[in-house]
Amino acid sequence: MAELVEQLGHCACSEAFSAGLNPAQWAALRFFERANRFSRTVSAFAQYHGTTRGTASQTIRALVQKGYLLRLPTKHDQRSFRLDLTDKAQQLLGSDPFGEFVSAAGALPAAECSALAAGLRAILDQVLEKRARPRFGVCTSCEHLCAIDGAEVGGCGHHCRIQDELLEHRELGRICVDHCYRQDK
Amino acid sequence: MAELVEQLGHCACSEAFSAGLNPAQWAALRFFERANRFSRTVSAFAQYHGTTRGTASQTIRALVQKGYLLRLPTKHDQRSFRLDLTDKAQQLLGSDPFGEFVSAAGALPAAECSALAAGLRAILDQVLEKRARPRFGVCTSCEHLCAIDGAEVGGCGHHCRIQDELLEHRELGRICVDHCYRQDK
DNA sequence: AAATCATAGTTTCGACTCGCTACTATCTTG
DNA sequence: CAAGATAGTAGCGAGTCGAAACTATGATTT
Repeated sequence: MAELVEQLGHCACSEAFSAGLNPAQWAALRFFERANRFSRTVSAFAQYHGTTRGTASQTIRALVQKGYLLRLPTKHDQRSFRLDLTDKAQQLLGSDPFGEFVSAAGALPAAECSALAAGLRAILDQVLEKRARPRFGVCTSCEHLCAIDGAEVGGCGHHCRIQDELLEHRELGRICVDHCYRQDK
Repeated sequence: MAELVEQLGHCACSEAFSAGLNPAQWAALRFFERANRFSRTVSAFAQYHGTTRGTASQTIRALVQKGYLLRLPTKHDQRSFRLDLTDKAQQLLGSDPFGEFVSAAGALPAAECSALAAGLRAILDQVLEKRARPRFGVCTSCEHLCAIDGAEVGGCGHHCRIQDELLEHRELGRICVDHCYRQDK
């Protein structure tokens, strides 16, 4: 069992050098694909990936130079930058070497496949917790999310209390550094 | 899904530095724990781990120096050495940092757990095949294994046609470089 | 408002890992 | 016996990572 996880991980890592990117760089691209706009920063990625800001900075600099990330200044904080995927990066993610894993999983019967995903998720959560690393959940389950039904936003919308900003509907499925599970689950 | 495998693998890797060993060294210890006596060599580990003999040699040298592996000369081939785990290594493997994964998996309902293992195995096999890397099966399913029922071995026994050696019963579950699936499955 | 502390990000440096190439010694084959 | 294959090692260079030091900006305290 430990064997399996290790070998898979090793495989994943070693073949991740395609397209001239190293494993850390791939991880970063995947992170920025899934992170909401408040979490697309050097520091957030460092936290997510369990590394230092220095290392994360190097990784991201390489991606910016290669044209996969755009470095945009932030309004509220002059120290910080938001990193957005370029079209080139979106395209590259289409041929993510991890596609192999996904398609291999897809070949399984649907029931097995979902059992697999659930099992992996459970293990990962437990391990991350033991190591005191954050889980980075999505807005939908977040304590700081606040539904607004009033007409003042032209219908109904969502609001993040931490960032004090409105969220579009499609943003709710993105992961966030500040995620915190709601009490009512 | 790709996410999950990657993060798990990364976790596994990054925390594998415990006890002063790096990830490759842990992988080697786990390999030598499971490999049969014909496969406990530098070259076999290199194949298994998908690396070069040079790199594997360094990894193993470190383990020998640290007293986790014994380097024993081989009878038949003077160029080669067999590498056996020391008691110290056996003990260390007892507290393998991957134990976390195993125990996390164990916390799942039994059905989910076996589904998980089966799914992982299926994916791993598929990926290994696509990369033209050997699967390293165990003797039980191997084409080269030959059961001997005659009295000449004092009851019944097993014989490996490739190595032309007798195998003890408990050796049959070990992995082997030369493994090749039997036709009748 | 000034001083102090915290935070975002970068830079530099050293340790380490890995794969490649070249090499020696031994085995195998013709 | 010669030629080629194979087991393992040695050394080099590229590249990665983390720690520490540093700059600039924001937040807090007094």
